[in-house]
Amino acid sequence: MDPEAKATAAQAEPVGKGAAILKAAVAVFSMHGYHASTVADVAKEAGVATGTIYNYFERKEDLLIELFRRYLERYLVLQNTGLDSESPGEEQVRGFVHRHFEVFGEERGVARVFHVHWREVQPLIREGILPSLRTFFGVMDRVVREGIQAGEFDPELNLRLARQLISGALDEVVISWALSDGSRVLMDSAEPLSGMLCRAMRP
Amino acid sequence: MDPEAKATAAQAEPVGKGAAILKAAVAVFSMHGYHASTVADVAKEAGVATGTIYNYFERKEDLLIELFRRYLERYLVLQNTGLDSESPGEEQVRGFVHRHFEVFGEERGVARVFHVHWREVQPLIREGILPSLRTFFGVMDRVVREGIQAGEFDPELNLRLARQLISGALDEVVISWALSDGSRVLMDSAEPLSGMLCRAMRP
Amino acid sequence: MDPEAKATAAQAEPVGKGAAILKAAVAVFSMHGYHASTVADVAKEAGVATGTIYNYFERKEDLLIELFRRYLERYLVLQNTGLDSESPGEEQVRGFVHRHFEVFGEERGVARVFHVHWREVQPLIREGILPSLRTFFGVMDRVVREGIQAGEFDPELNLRLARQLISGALDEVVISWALSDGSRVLMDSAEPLSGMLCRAMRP
Amino acid sequence: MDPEAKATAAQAEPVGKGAAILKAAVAVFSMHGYHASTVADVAKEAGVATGTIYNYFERKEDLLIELFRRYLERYLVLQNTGLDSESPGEEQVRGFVHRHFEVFGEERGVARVFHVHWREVQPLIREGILPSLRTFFGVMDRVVREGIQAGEFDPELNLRLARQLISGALDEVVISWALSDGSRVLMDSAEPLSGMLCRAMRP
DNA sequence: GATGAATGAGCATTCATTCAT
DNA sequence: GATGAATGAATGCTCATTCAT
Repeated sequence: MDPEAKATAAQAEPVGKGAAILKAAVAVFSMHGYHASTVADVAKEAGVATGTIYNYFERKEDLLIELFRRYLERYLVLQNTGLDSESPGEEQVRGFVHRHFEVFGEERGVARVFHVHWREVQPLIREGILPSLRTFFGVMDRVVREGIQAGEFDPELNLRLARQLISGALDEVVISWALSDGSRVLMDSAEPLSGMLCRAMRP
Repeated sequence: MDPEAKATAAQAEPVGKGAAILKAAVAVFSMHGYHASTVADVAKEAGVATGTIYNYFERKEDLLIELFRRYLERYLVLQNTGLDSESPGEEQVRGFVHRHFEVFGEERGVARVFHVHWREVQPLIREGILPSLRTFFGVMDRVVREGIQAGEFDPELNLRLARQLISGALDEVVISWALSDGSRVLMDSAEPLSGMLCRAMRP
Repeated sequence: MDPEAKATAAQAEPVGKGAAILKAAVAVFSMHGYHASTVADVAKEAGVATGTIYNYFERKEDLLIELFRRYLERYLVLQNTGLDSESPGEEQVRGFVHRHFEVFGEERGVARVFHVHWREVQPLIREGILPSLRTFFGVMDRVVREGIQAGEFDPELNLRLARQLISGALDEVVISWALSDGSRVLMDSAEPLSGMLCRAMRP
Repeated sequence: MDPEAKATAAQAEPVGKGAAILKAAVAVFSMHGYHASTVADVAKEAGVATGTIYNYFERKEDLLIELFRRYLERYLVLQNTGLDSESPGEEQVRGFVHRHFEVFGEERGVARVFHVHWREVQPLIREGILPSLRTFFGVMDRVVREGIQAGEFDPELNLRLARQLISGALDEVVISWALSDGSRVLMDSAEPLSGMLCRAMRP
């Protein structure tokens, strides 16, 4: 990461206390999981009093929901910006996978929380994260759709299924890495995985 | 259903009260998720007293763990038996995917519980289901390994990654179906998905 | 109290654990008031665990509501039975006041809780005790109404106002006694108060 | 309202911020009751910050206590001034009841707060409002006492009991009105109630 | 084995009060 | 004086687990 990027990152760093609390929530949830974590744990990790949490978030669930919202928002901007400058089809797939691993690879905590909890079924949580998930999966739809339109991928491809292939594979690779001891490097899988995905979708 | 099938079903049906409790656990967990379900809920669903649960399972966690163990055991027998009679490579892949969707497709409840909770991070649960998961993923390793050995799949294939591609894709397709309204038919995805997976792994 | 009364009292004593908890609630609420009392206080007084309270009452509020319901039910039976055997007008008034003081006079705790909390405005509580209160005030309506019909009380009397005179006076006398040190004897006020009430309502 | 009255009202209006806060407290407490109201609610209603409340009142309880003190002080002045110019006995009773209903009738909020909370048993509150209550009941004592001395009321009258008759009746009439939908006019009860009270105390 | 009442540790959440700005 | 974010003790309620019957 060059100095410029560093500066950018510094600027992008959480500024408010709300962001600091979310950061603490990531640390705590990634360690014990959402359900085994208490609000008091998050508060302690954040270095604030329990009650302070509730000045920033209405309910414990909102910690998780907001966490999804903010991180996926950044993810989306990054991905869409990248995709805009890439030609549809294989180039986009490789770029997409690369950025995916880049994003989640640099924050194992976030990766763990996200990949463990995006299947949460408790209504309040599910409904809260659903909008985030929809746009998240939407980017992958874009990759497949534009690849087909550009004639790079099989026009007979089932759009939904192809998207599920991509998201499922990425999901599995990331969570396997996130739950492992971390000795592996996530990015190492980018090239071979991209290759398989492209071959799977070629005409 | 003809009488014979009935008899077969009856034989396959859970026999003991422990099995009946697990069945109830599936029903309850699949509805509200493990964490939002109480032992009392399961007992009521099973038509027994709360205390009875503890004559068959030591802890609430064991309901989930045992449920994984028993269902995946049946799954493994089914898959391995099938794979034994299929030629490595594409035929095995198609058979494997078909059986996978067959098994999970006929019991949405089990599918929901399994696919939502196999990522559980609470130590007690995680350690409890890990053996089941390992053998579960092991079958997929077998499919890839034997396919490569038979020369049907790219010998350069990263074994782990190929397995993750398969399991991730299946995982995603099944959970998407299990969490949806259920109007889709899971099996419809078998053929096209098998095709993509095979293409991804071909030399 | 003669043996017979003792036996009756024994039979009337709370039998279930629910009744025992209510008894404890009376003791605690009468000491500190409902709002300053905790469910744990009641549990400790009742000699049970906190959770046990919730096997018998859904919410803390229900302790108060149920307490009103049960005691006023007994009160009503007593009053109505008495009134049935008395001639309308002054005799009923004297009997009514006498029984009122008798009931509340023998249980200062109940008197305190009732007279302090019947004005509670929290919606859940208010709505919960309202049915009890309505029938409670209904008995007084009966006394006035029948007295007027029998020609013993002024036919021009405003029914509501006359009832309010009675209930207000009794209310005040009882709470003043209940909140005092208890050296006074409630029943001593029965005769003079009845006299004033009757004079107030005479034609 | 003529200009003069306006001026008088203006003079009587709360001047400082402390008075404004009390006014807000009345609004809030009368709506949800003291216990269900938060200091933040009062602050919001008063249009000040939470902390500001504590520049004027030491504790939440003091809001209630001070509210009692100030309103009853005005009440006392009004009543005593009135009584001074009336002849003891029936005239004073009628004047007293009239002014009582006038005072509480023009501010339902105050009426609600006062009549719901004067029985508060929490030590801090109880002790805080007791002085106010004593002088409040003292005026009624005066009415009875002077009426007896003037020979208008039964010399055999139990002073305390007669006072309780009056205060209880007024209390009941006012709270019934204050907790009702407010379609009734409090003053309508003044004449008939005075009549009953006087008859009750006549020799 | 079956029952379900009893237990009490545990937790999310509230809110009176403080205090740095 | 005014502000309102921060505090953390307090509490209603839940629920896994036990155990006397």
